[in-house]
Amino acid sequence: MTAKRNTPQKGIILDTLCRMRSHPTAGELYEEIHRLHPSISRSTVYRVLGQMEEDGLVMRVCLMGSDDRFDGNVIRHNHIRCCRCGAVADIPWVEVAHPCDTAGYEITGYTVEYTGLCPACRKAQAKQIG
Amino acid sequence: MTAKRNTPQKGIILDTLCRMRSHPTAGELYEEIHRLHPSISRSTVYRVLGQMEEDGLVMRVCLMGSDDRFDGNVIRHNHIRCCRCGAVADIPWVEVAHPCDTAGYEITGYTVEYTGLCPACRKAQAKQIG
DNA sequence: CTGTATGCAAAACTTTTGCAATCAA
DNA sequence: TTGATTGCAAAAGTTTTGCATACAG
Repeated sequence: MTAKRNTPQKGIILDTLCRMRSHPTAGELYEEIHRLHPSISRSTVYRVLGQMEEDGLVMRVCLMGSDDRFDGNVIRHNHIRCCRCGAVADIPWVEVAHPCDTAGYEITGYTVEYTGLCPACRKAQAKQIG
Repeated sequence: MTAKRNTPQKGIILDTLCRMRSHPTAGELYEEIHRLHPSISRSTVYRVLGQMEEDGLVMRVCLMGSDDRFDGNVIRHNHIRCCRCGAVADIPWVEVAHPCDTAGYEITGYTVEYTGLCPACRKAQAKQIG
């Protein structure tokens, strides 16, 4: 049965993640939490994130070229990652057709990972060129 | 200018990766290479993979719940990952519409990550149920 | 010859685990 | 009370780095 318990740590971890819009890695989230709550340990952050992922409270996001990131927004959506600075933003869900050849797999889901230039980097690039 | 040099190690690493269709992690690729060429070091495998990724000779594939994987197939394509056994297969590219709201980003590309059941796991599951 | 590339060993990280103490229910 | 949860420290695993040597061009 293993009833789950509510602890202050869990509340702080989820709150902090939801407040951060940057899709932090576990380590980044720990750093942020540690600033305000130095007593919360790294292992608790990792353990609680794993639990919350299982429970569907948070989403693990794996984008190229970085450790796993976490997202407190579990409503179906996609991500776009700035190829210049690495920032990650949420963008709306888009319906995608299934490919004709699925290599024998039965498709159950998908996500789209967009890459692009974030607003800041667009400006920076425009300035550099122009 | 830093001219790049051709070495036997580079040849072996690329050959082995292309021959493996399993989208191995750097560690898995090293194990396979090490079996036939025990003298090639782990650091060379990591270094060469990084270089080849920069040169566009191989692709780094990041799918949820595993270390980065490498793919010797650099022709534009998508991946599907079995949610039961973790196997990864190539599937054809699919055109995707851009979302209306791009969070201010300028979209330059995208990939679709499908999840599903591989042929073997479909059979296994059918047997389990039926 | 020159300086890139390699192998080795150590370092740097990230994530996981064992365990005694703590505390939510 | 009692067993899930925590913090600590150590372990495990992956990737990077410093450096002397080897070798491609």
